Amino acid sequence: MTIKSLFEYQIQNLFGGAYKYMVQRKGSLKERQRQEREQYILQAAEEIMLEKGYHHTSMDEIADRVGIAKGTLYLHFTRKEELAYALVEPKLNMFLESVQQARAYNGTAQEKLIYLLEKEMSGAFFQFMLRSDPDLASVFKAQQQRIDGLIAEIFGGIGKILDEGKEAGLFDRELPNEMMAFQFINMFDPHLYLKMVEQQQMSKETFIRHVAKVYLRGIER
Amino acid sequence: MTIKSLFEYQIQNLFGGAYKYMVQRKGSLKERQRQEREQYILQAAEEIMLEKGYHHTSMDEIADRVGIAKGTLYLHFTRKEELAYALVEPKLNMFLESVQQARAYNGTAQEKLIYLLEKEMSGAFFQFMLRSDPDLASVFKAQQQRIDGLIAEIFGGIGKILDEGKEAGLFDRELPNEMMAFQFINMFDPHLYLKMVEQQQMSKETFIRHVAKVYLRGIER
Amino acid sequence: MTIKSLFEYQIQNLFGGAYKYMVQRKGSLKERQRQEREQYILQAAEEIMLEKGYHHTSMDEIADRVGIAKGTLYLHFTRKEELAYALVEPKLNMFLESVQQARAYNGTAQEKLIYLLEKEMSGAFFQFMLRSDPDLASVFKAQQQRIDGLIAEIFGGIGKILDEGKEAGLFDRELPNEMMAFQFINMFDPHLYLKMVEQQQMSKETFIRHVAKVYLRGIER
Amino acid sequence: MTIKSLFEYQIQNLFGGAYKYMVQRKGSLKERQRQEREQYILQAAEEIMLEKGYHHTSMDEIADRVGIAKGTLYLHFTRKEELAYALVEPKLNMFLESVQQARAYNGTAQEKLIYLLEKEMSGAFFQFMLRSDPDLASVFKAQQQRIDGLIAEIFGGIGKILDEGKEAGLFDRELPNEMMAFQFINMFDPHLYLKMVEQQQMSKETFIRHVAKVYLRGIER
DNA sequence: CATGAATGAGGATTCATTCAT
DNA sequence: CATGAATGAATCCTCATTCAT
Repeated sequence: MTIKSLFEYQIQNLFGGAYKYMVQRKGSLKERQRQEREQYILQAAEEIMLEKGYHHTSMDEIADRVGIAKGTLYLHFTRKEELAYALVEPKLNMFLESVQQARAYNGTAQEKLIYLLEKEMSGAFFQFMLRSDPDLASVFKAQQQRIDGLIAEIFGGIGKILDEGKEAGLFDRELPNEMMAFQFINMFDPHLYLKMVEQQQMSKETFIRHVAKVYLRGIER
Repeated sequence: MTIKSLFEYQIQNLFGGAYKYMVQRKGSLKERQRQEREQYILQAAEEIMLEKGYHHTSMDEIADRVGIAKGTLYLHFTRKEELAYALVEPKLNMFLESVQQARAYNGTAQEKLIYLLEKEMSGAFFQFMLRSDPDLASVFKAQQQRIDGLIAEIFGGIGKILDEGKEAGLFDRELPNEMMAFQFINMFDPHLYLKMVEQQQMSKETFIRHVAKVYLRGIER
Repeated sequence: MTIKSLFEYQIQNLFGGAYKYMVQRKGSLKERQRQEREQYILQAAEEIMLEKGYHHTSMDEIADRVGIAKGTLYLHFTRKEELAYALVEPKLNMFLESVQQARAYNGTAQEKLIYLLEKEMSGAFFQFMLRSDPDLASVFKAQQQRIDGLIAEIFGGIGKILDEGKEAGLFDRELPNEMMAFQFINMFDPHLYLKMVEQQQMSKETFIRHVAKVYLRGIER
Repeated sequence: MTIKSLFEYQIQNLFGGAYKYMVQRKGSLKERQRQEREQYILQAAEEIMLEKGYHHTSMDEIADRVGIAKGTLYLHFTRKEELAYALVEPKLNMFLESVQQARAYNGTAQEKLIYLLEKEMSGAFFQFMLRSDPDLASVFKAQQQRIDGLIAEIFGGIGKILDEGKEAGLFDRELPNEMMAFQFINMFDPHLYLKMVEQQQMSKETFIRHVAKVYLRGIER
């Protein structure tokens, strides 16, 4: 086995709920209802897959939960695999967008990373990254390349910020960007978040502050 | 939906090959052969599941690889799920053992953590954690509790070391143990390891040194 | 099991394109357009079924090719099966017509058969019989009787010509009409035609001459 | 669409019951029972496919008729398509064998053809060719080549006999072998046989005599 | 009438598990 | 005990047909 993606673990965690941002192709009622139903399908699929895992989630059950016929699912997603992909992809895109905003943020490299942490830890990406289905990672075939591309872009963006910090003498030059970026991403660990914020009643702000502190201290020159 | 385990990610990574340490219940030839066969089964299952994922690994293929009849598998493991569990559990136990050795190690809290990093990054736990099957995590049901118990013990052990460090004024008292332990465990990220050591030709020692530096700096007072 | 039709093979081969001969029931524009659309549907259905076979031809694809909605198909044909029947029936009718013309042809029984061979081997019937969908034969249920009726008429007509020839002392009296008629029909074997004329570059005229020679010699007194 | 095989029509007709000739790999009871069951499966498949056509025959129904579980079918035939192929192939092989015996038969070319007619019209090939499923022809993919190969051999064998007859001055030299062979094969038309022998109470011998007469007269010099 | 979205029955195939030998 | 043949539940996907708009 080869690790399909440097970032496999996170990929698994990325699906979830920011469907509202999808563009409607037509303003017609029909089209709006179609879009709405697609959201319900995605929600149902997400819920069930998170509970049971991809392989134990049947198209039947998804359709049942949404209250539509099985065949209707296939009007929206040609394959079960496509449905799963539609769950994952927008989350990655949103994260990439945040990375780009962080790069454009007016401040030091450290501030940029904190900005990114804050933005994504509060955003849809992270909220839904919280509950992931590890099963999913073994599913994508045709889409793996597209996913890998997105991940590479995300890593690249973070790398640029790290370079900036190294040039400014803020970050330890000995550490390879790749490792630093990887560990940064690991800060978004949803299980840790769950444990601390939801179960231990730590505030989200405190959580982010702690995470930022550990990470930034860890990499500083 | 409930998160099956705080530690889901690691669970996935824990299975792998140190079956030889299992205790033989009887010295009889029959029993010894039985034990031996069980190891072969576990090895075969591990190999195939790592290559194809849990759900795409069939009992047929495992039996074939071992060279026994499919029915014989069921003399060892009542269910496919049990077989998977038998893959994961010893790895967790070994890790727990290492944690206990680290605690007993003669040195500062920091040295203990470095000891643990070095031990496990070179040990069977980590070696096999490297190539994990994300599929697995969605499988356990009956066994989840037992796994959670082991994980709690591991966390507890690391927490004791962290407490020691805090009392000695080495570690940041503001950070909760749980978070610190979690992030320590995240240092074992197999994807990062693969990326850096296997693909980028970084030596294992350098990798561990970097990881330790970032982590220990991050949590120091 | 019952053989659906004595003449199953030929049935399969009979559909094809002479829809233009269908009578329009009304002269109204609407009705004319309706008729026209029906022809397009039949053409499209024929094309696709010949390419893919009945069972692999979907109503969707037919509608798409015509450029109408799937539902509209059902305004013309209540079932897929009916559509297929509408493909086959006119070919049989045309053949029957040719048989009747052959009977009325001014000449010996032999000349009548040659007339029929020439007419149909050049006609729409045969042209489209050339490329048939064997799938079709397993489809008809309700319509089987109607088809059987047409076939019986065709056989009857050929039988009359054969009787004529026997009475004139031209044909072997020992051979039953049914067998002779059957073998005559077999002369229209589209696979043989394809093989000889299209693949081996034999001229259509030579082909007909050979076929007529073998058949007429075979049955002569 | 291109005609997949010169001989497509006949292919469809060739499946049926001479399974008893299959070689048993082991003499064990188990293996014998396995073979026996395979025959039952083939019989059931044949019966149902002849009644309903390939596409309307479900694996469920075949299993039901045999009285085994659906999964058991797949121990014998990996795909529905394979099952169909297993129905067709032995018939072609037997026919080919008969052709070779006819070539070796001690007599004139005409007598050889008569020998072949008699042998096959009484043999399993023809008996089961009687009831064919035209649906089948649209099914084979992987196997089409093998089938085409067999057919080419059959045609080649018949062609040799025809050459012999031409050289001996018995057959019309103007007629191409291919056409003659094709028309000879058409003499085996199962629908004609059914009509004459089963429905019209003609004896098999008379039927063969008539067929031979028409064909041999037709092609004679 | 025309549309095409929605339906859901139907069917092939897989594979964990059982059990007679 | 060991076997591996037999099972049948489970599941994805297709597509003819219906019907609200």
